[in-house]
Amino acid sequence: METLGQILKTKRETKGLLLRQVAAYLDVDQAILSKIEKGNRKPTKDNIYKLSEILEIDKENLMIQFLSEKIAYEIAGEDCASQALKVAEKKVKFIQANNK
Amino acid sequence: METLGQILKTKRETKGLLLRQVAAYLDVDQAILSKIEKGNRKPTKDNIYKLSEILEIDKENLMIQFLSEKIAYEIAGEDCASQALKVAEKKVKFIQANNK
DNA sequence: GGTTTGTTTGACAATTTTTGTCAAAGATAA
DNA sequence: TTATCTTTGACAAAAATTGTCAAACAAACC
Repeated sequence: METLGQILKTKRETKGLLLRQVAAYLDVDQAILSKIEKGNRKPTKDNIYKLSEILEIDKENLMIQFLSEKIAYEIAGEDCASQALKVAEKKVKFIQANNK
Repeated sequence: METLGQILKTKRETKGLLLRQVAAYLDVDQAILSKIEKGNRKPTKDNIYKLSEILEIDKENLMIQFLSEKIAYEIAGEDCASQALKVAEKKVKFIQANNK
């Protein structure tokens, strides 16, 4: 299964961009972007937006990758991780239904 | 939909326990427990374990409530929240399958 | 070989977030 | 009122996140 970092790195190399070029666009040190691609740092939401722009990746898809990886990382160690996610879906739907 | 805090408060009152009694068992200030019950503070994992003991609530169920609420709170504002949760489920299963 | 360019890593500082403490205010029952 | 319990807000301590920098590493080239 492809990680967010792998997606970003592959896309960057396909477009022939250097770390420092993309990092400058994100307004972060290239060390941070390298770590994001290697999975050693979590990107911020702003990073994701700008990455979707410069790498021309669909913004919503990238956001889904970002959020799902963050969540999976948080709870992967729990025995009840899958059940918690199912309940979380119900709660999210409940919250969204009450916000209309 | 019942919140974690509501579950805890109802159960504590049913058992006739005071905030300071439960808080002492958790080894936290009663102010913190009050805020947890009101939903103004997130409990720690240790809090959850001890709460399940002293309030005699099934530990796994309480952990599911805790995790799902934490996740739902984190991403409820996102348009793609539900989709992210579905992808997160796949990732969790993938991670768990590769840890055997 | 050495030089250049790009990437990765680790130590550290700055910042933000989380967690705990305390005292005072509010609520309720006697 | 008085006593007890709960809630709140200001603040401090601790932990996690985020950024900066320099050096190490890797690959391509002379």
